[in-house]
Formats: sequence, structure tokens, C-alpha cells
Amino acid sequence: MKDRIFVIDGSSYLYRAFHAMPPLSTSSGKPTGAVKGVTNMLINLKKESEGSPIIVVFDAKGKTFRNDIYKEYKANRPPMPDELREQLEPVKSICRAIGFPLIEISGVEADDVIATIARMAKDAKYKCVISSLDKDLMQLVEDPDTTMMNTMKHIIFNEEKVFEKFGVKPNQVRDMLALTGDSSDNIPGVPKVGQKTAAKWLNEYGDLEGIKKNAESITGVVGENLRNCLNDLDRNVELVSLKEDVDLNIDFTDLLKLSPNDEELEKIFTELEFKALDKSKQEEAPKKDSKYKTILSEKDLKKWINKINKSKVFALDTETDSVNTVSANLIGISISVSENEGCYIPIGHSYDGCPEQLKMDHVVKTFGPAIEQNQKKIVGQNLKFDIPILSRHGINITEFCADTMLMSYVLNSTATRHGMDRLADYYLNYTTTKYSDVTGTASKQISFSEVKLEVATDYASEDADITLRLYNVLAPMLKDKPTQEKLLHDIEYPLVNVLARVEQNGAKIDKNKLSKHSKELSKKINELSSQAFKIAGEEFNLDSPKQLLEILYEKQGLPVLKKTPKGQPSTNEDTLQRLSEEYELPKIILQYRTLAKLKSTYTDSLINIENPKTERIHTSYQQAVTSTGRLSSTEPNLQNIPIKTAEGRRIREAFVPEKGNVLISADYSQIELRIMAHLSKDKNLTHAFNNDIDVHSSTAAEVFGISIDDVTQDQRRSAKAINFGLMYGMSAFGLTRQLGISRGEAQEYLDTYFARYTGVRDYMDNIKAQAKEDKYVETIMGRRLYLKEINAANARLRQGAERAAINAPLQGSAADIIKKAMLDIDNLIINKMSDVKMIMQVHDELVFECPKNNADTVMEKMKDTMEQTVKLNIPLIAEAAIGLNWNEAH
DNA sequence: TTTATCCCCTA
DNA sequence: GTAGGGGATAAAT
Repeated sequence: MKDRIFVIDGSSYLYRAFHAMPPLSTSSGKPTGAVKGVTNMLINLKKESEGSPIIVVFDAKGKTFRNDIYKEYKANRPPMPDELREQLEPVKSICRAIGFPLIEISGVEADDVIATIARMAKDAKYKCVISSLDKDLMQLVEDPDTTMMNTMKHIIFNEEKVFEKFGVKPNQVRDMLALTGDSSDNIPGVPKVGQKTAAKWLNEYGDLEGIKKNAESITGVVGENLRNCLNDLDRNVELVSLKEDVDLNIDFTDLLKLSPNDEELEKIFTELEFKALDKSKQEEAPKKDSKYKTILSEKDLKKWINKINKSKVFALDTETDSVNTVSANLIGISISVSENEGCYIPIGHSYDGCPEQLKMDHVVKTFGPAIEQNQKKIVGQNLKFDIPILSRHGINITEFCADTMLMSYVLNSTATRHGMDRLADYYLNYTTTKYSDVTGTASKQISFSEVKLEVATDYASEDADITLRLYNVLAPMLKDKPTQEKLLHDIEYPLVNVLARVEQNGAKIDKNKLSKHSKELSKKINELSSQAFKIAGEEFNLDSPKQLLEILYEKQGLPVLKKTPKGQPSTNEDTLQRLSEEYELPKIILQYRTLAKLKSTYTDSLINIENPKTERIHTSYQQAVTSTGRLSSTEPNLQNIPIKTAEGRRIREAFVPEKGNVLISADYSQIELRIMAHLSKDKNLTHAFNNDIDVHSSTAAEVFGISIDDVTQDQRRSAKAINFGLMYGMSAFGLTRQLGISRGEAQEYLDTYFARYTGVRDYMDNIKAQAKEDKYVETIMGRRLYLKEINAANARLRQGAERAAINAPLQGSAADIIKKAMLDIDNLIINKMSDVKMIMQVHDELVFECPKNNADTVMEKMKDTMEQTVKLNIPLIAEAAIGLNWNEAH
């Protein structure tokens, strides 16, 4: 066998490691995640190479010859993130210290250097293994002595594997890339031609020349597109072809030498605080050797009860046949008391040949009390799901140790999404078995109860195991952040049970009212469609922006006022509104849209989503989704029920109480502006709120230099736009659009505003400066939003982060406050007002249902609790009302 | 059947 | 200009 050499695409792995690893850093704050990832990879490869030479290639700075061929080449590539740039040098030092020759050649790309080395290796009769993730390099595999490997996934690409992945041979990869283009390199391909189509053509006609010759015979839109692009294809081939004769300034024999410097390496590792890379730990990659146990006997169950009793903490997870907490049946429970260990207690599985399981009754009677007594040790992932399920079976959890989803959320709301699969990937670098892996999807989906016990045991126990492992990683991270840990324990954890109750309570809807409304809408929608078709002279799908733009702009010839981000003429409300001043059709479309939206999104879907068992609708509140700390609401979203138009408010009228009850709604008045007054301590703003003066009128009086009594409706409207705009970090340009005034006028408004409200001005300046320094902003309760783009070189990204820096403390503090109010109110309900139900939260509003007779007292109490829940420099005001439907109560 | 795009509803 | 969810269509799979 020939000797091998390995060539590593350093840049490729650096980027990959940067995105795959959590943002680790040294105690002094130096980012090290990517360095660690690459280092791991290098060490693994060194072991695997069995002493063969290893060469590392990096991209050099600056443009390459490809930019001369095509000036847009890689033009859309964002600059390297600062956090990655800082890690570039350490990575190179480590490569050198390990002893790998490191090559950077300017004017060409790393890919060209790699191609050159592969060619040199071939000349010297070596086999070449390229370690990279870049598909461009696949073309080099056309040589049988050259292979490519994905070091992280341990896949070796030879000719066969390339064909498996791309559907073409390595020597056709070049042509394929020319056809499809490459969005990451900004090379445009033939529109609508992806891997599949390109492979089909290449297999049919052999190569690009063959395709070009037969271009006339290819039918359809793609054929048309191909013929339009013929001129670009040669250029594309030139761009994707690799240069094999780069002058490397080094002899091949010199590339084969290894010159390790262990002392230097040790020193670098110490500087980077890489303890885990000690020699002892380099020996073996962690291997999964879990022993998960299926619990089928009373004796085994007892054993695990003992384990729980003796444990410090344990992870718990439930398996059900539905994601809906109101109707889900308990299928099994999994437990883990130590890492790489776990058990699954099946209860409700049912399939042919299913072994006999423990009876639900027995589990509830013996295991239930064990869980309840040890509940302060429970670690879960999204316990808001498990708690109501267990509760329906008589196992009540009111307190728990930790919820890994919320730990991750409070640590950093935007680092990753917070579902378990993502957390395992992000924090443990572990790929979990997915729910759909065991149940299938869509038409082939089976219930979890039909999953075989062996499979279910592995899946469910792994969930508990991973949850525990996540806890072990996240808990120390939180210990370093006492403010965030307090937020977690004081607000987020107690809120879990409260939200679970709100969800279980649900809201009653008047289905008759909704279906009547739906029918009326249908009728009007049909009338409007007919009118639209008449004007258009043909029938078309009014719901299709694509068809609509053809009718409006191509057939009717209306002027194009605005385009969508993707370059299509826009048909959005704003545009149609302006067009309808002169034309009839846009006006009809607008009316159609309004009604169609109400029908499909609200009337019809609310009717459909009512739970047959409770005859109420149960939303699901997401506690770990928003960047700022707000809740969000799904299935259905109860936080976007219409209110602005009369027609829309009819939807709110369908939210009703049970007979004998009423609805109470209480919402914070101007809470975000009040928080701005509190945080900025601005004199003018504080004065308005302390004296209960209408804040928008007050702003109008200041900005327009008039007495508050002389403020017109129009001036108040402008002031309101300014106030809201400020909270969103808006510029004069944005205000121009909002108010339809000139740029100069808008700037004047803002200048005057800041001259009058110097506290607000200073606050905004300070928060931005602070954000640039810290890379995060905080709410009044210490909730953090990390802003990694706050110092970005790209102005658009940086300004976006600046706006978020201004808005997040306002929006997030408001979220903190209403969450605290919900806890206070829930306490009140449990202890003193058991006939009151909290049924909805809409960011600054809470909705309750309670018996009619004491509604006045309840309303006052809720209003008072909301107002007193935190003490700010200005008063908090909640406005409350009682009604027989949500519209009336608001 | 999944994914991306456009549009529109809320605080 | 901030923060969200979701319906319908059309293309990709």
C-alpha cells in the first residue's frame, strides 16, 4: 500500500467549529470555542493518521484571481465575525506547535492549494486524504488515489460515495457546480436548477458541452432558463475549477516533516485554559455505553424508588401519545439518577406481542408518592408539559429542582433554541434520537404507545439521561451568574406551574357566534372575489401574491410603487392602499384580504381548535422562545386576536365566560414608556406619569412648543408615533415614513424631543455605550439579552443590535413585571379566590374569568396587585374592566 | 410532505 | 424601527 498524506482545510474546520461549539471563553473573556473544536479535530486526526504526514491549509487574506474573473465572487460573504477572527492566530499557533506544516498563499484560495498538494502527492506516488467539508473539493476525488473525509462524521468520500451524495461522478462535480451555482460563493447558477436537475442532465448528456448542445431540446421553464444562461456557464466552470499548479514555495519532501514542540503546545493550552485536553483525556473519545433498563416488575420499580430516595437530584421525563397536555395519555415515565444510566417505566404501550407492563394504578400508588416526596430533586426539560400530565394521573408536582430548558433560556436566550435536541447538540455536542426517529412522521406516524418497549426504553431513558447531563453542565454556569440564577428561581420556575394552570383553564368561545360570523364572511368574500374577477377580466387566486402581481402590474399595467425584498413587485397593504386612490381593483383586494384573514386565521381556526373534552380552547405558552423575556402563544396564538377594526373585534366578542361568570381584563397602561421614565429618570417624562397626565399629549406639547390644552388630535398622533418609535430605536428616516412628513421635519421633531427630554437622550446614549462594552443589556430583574453584533463592522447588523439594545430593557422589563404580577395573582387565587381563573396573558394584559357576584371586588384586587407588584420611580397603572365577552371587558 | 416566501394579526 | 405566530401558495423533495 502506498503511503498516505493528510491535508486539512483549516478554514473550513475553523468555521465549522465556530458554529458547532458553544461560545467558550477563558476567564479573561477571550473566546476559545472554535480553537477548542479545531484542536479536538486535529488531535483526533493525528491519532487516526497513524504517523502519516499532515498539512494544514488556510485561506490567506485578500482577493484572489477569481475576483478578476467575476467581480461579484463571494461578494455577499459577510466579514469574519470578530469572535472568530480573534481565534485565528491561536489555531495557527497550535497547528505549528503540534508540528503540522501550515500553508497560506495569497491570491489563490485554500482549495487551490489543496488541489496543488493533491497533485504533488500523486506525482510522488502518495495517496492523499483531504479533510474538509467543502463540496468544491469533491472534484479532486476523480483521482482514485485522492479521497475526501469528513473528520467529524467519519465518512470517507471516494468515487462511489460522491455519486451517492450528488448523483454524479467526481469528474462531473465541476459541471454540476457550474449549473447549480453556489450561493455561498455568490455564483449564480441556472435558475430553478438544483442538484437533482443538474445530475439528471449530466447523466443524460455526459458533460456540460453535451448539455449545451442539447439545450434546445430541454423543455419547460428550466430549459428556457438554461438557454438564457449559456453565456455564464463557461465563466462558472472557470470559477469552480481548482488551480493545481500554485507555487507553494516549498518542496513536497519538506511537507512530509513533522516538527512538534510539546513545550510550546503545553504553554498555549495553559493560556487558553484547556484543561480537558490533558494527555490522559486524549486517549479515548467518549463512547456511549449506556445501560438503560425497562421496568416491568414491582421489584425493579422498588429498586428505582430506592435510587431516587438516595439521589441528590434526578431527571424525570414523561412519554405520551400527544403533545396536547389537555388530552395526552401517559404512556411511560423515564428516570435518570446518574449520567449514562436510566430506566423507563412503560405503562400504556399496546401493540401485538407487547410484554405485560406494570399497571397504571400500581405505578401511581407506589411511584407517585416517591416522586412527590422527592419533588424538590426533580430536574426536567420543559416541565410545564410533564406536570399537568402527571397531575391528571394523581401525581402532583408543585416544586422542582430545575428545568434545563429554562436554565438555558436564562443563561442566554439567543445562543441556541432551547428544545432538548438542540441543547444536547449545543452544550453536550451530542446527537439525540429524535421523537420522529421512533414514531415516524405524517402518514406513517405511529402513536408512542405502539413503539416497541426496547426502542421506547432507549429513547425515553436517553431523554432523562441527557436532561441530567444538561443539568450538570448548566448548573455550574448559572452559579457564576447569581442575578440570572435568582431570576430563574424567583420568576421562571414558579411561573411554570402558573402557566400550566392558565393553559389547563383555557378560554370558552361562543362557537355559534363564530360560525355565524364565518358564514357572513364567506358571503362577503365571494362577492368581493366576483367583483375582482370582473374587473380583472378573468378568474385568478386572490390569495396568491404571485398571480395577483401578474394581474395588477402586467395585465392591468398599474405602476409598481414598491418591491419585496426579493425583487418582486409588492402587493402588500401599504402599496395597495396607495394604488387604491386611483384604481378600483386594489381597493377590492384590500377588503378581500381583511375578511379572508379574519375567516381563515381566526373564526374558522378557533372553531376547529376547541378541545372536545373541555369545550374550551387551550393555548400553549412558550416560556423560552423570545429574546427579550416575553411569553409567546401557539396553537392557537391568543396574543394576536384582532382588536383594531370593528370587524375584527367581533372575534373578541366570541370569547365568553361560562354561564353565571364574567370576564375581567386588566392591562398595564403605557408600561414600556413608564419603564423608560423609570430607567432614564427623565424629568419631563417622570412628571407626566407622576401627575397622571396623558403622556402623548404631554410629548406633543413639548415637541410643538404649545400648551397641553391646545394639542390637536393630529399633533397627539405624531407625538405617539415619536414615543413608540423611540422605544424601537427608530431614526428620523423611520419617522418620515410613519408620519408622511419630510426628512427635515422628522429630524426637527426628534431634535426638539431630545432637547426637551434630555434624560431619555442620555439613557439611549448610555445604554448603547454600555451594550458595546458588555455585549449585553439587562432588564430591571437582570434578564440578559446578549448582542453579539453590537460591534459588528457591518452597519446594518450593528444598527439592528443597537435598536435591540434600546428596546430589550423596555420590552423585557415589562415582561418581568407582568410575570411577577402573575405569580402574585396566582398566589392570591390559590389562597383566597379559588373561584377565579386566570385564562390569558397578552404581554401587558391579563384576563380572568370569575363568578358575576363578586366580580367588582376581584377586579379591584387584580388591578391593585398588578400595580403594586414592583415599585418603580413612577406609578404603575393597570386599567381593568368587566364584561360578558372579551371585547366588552377590554 | 417539507420549506420558503409573502402577507397580516397582536403588544 | 422592537418582539412574536400563522395561513396560503408554490416550489423543492
